[in-house]
Amino acid sequence: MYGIIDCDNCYVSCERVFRPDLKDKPVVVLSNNDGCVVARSNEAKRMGIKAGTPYYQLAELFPNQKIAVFSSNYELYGELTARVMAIIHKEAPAYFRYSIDECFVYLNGMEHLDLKAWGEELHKKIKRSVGMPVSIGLAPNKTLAKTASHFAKKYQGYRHCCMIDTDEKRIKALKLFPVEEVWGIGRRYAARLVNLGVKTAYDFARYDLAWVKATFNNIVVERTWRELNGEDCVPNEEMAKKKSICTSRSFNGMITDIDALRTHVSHYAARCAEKLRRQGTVASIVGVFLNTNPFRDDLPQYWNFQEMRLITPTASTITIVQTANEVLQMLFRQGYHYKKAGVIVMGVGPNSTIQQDLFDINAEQFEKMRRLDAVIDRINKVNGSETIILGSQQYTQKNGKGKAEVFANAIKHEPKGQSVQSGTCHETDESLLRKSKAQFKSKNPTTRWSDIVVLK
DNA sequence: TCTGGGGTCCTAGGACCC
DNA sequence: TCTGGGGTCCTAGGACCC
Repeated sequence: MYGIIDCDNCYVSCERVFRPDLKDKPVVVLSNNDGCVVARSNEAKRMGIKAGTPYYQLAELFPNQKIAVFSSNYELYGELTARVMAIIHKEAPAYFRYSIDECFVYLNGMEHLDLKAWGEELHKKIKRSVGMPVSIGLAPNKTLAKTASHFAKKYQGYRHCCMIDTDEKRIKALKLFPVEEVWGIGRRYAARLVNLGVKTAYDFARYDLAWVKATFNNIVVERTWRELNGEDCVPNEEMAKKKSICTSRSFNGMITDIDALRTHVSHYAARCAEKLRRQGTVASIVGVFLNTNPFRDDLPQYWNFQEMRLITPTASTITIVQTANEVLQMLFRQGYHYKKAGVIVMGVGPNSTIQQDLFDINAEQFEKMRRLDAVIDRINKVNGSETIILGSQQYTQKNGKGKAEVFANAIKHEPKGQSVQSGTCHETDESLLRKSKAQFKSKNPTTRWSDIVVLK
């Protein structure tokens, strides 16, 4: 048997842990830069707020409605979900964290327990210790476990845990389950299935395998079909190291100037290097992409991606930042208003077996770089991220004025968001300083002494 | 003014090897 | 008339997940 444990409306539930007054009220959490809605409470879903709704449309679409709005606070969500995972790990040692808010558990060897009761108890334990509501699905394979968790969320009667352990329950569940909700069936496949008259998961499962093969010619769809019919065939992924790592952001405002872009790209590259080191890996390819705002029909559009191979794979911040900036230089075209950039590192492998290049003139630097990164990581861990950064991650004016000067200038500029006038674009000081918009961000009572909740 | 940020797997086709 | 039979690696594109 498998279990899937899934935090209910994860980000909203995290916010509610320290805002119990928002229980039963509509709550949403926004993406980076307060762009669009990424998490909704059940009340917000019932109101008809769709995932992905741009924040600026919220007031127009839902006038005169009280909705609690939060900017995303990943520090808080990371910490609270880590606590949830720690409890799960204690109760079910064989587990696989599938995403920030959900976790598969392998229940082999636990068949002697009443698993339904075990799940209900686990829910209570997590709710009591962390304040996070979770739903639990139990079934003989992962697709059916996901199906079960859907019912655990939907029906109070299941007490947050639903188990599909007989054929009778399986068929009953599949008949009630729309095919587009099935794990592994996305928008495209769902549209094709609905066109063929397949409405529920049961309709799909009832076709024979030959039909599935002929219609989709796709191993993934075939596996989903098999699992709906009770087989266990979606491979168990172990806690694998990531094979590619990407850091990207939309800017707060638009950027025309390569120097301003460089601060952002340098920062994303530095984050990628950190992520590589954290999982004990190095990368051999550094890629950068750049694009304008696709929603601005009135402005010329540009999108591009390029990559560069490193002679020797590395996780060194300095090397990866330098490489990313070389790629940026190749990508950059004058005259566009850029909205987003990102850095991707690929060709990721273990840092224990790095193939060095005989002719790499930087070879003797490697050990120095490695030690430097280790020191910086340690300082940033103890004193907070970005305590130490590279100079290129910080905007500096070319005329030699120091960083204090730029900050002083930044404060003098008013109003904050300059608008685009007649084809020119003025970068806001926020974008120069890599400030993202986060108007509604909550505090971090679990990770910062200054934010600890004091009861009066 | 304002529209997210990450990942994975599979397949087909081309280039190359012997 | 007739032109082999294996392989691997890489890339782009399309699908999916959260």
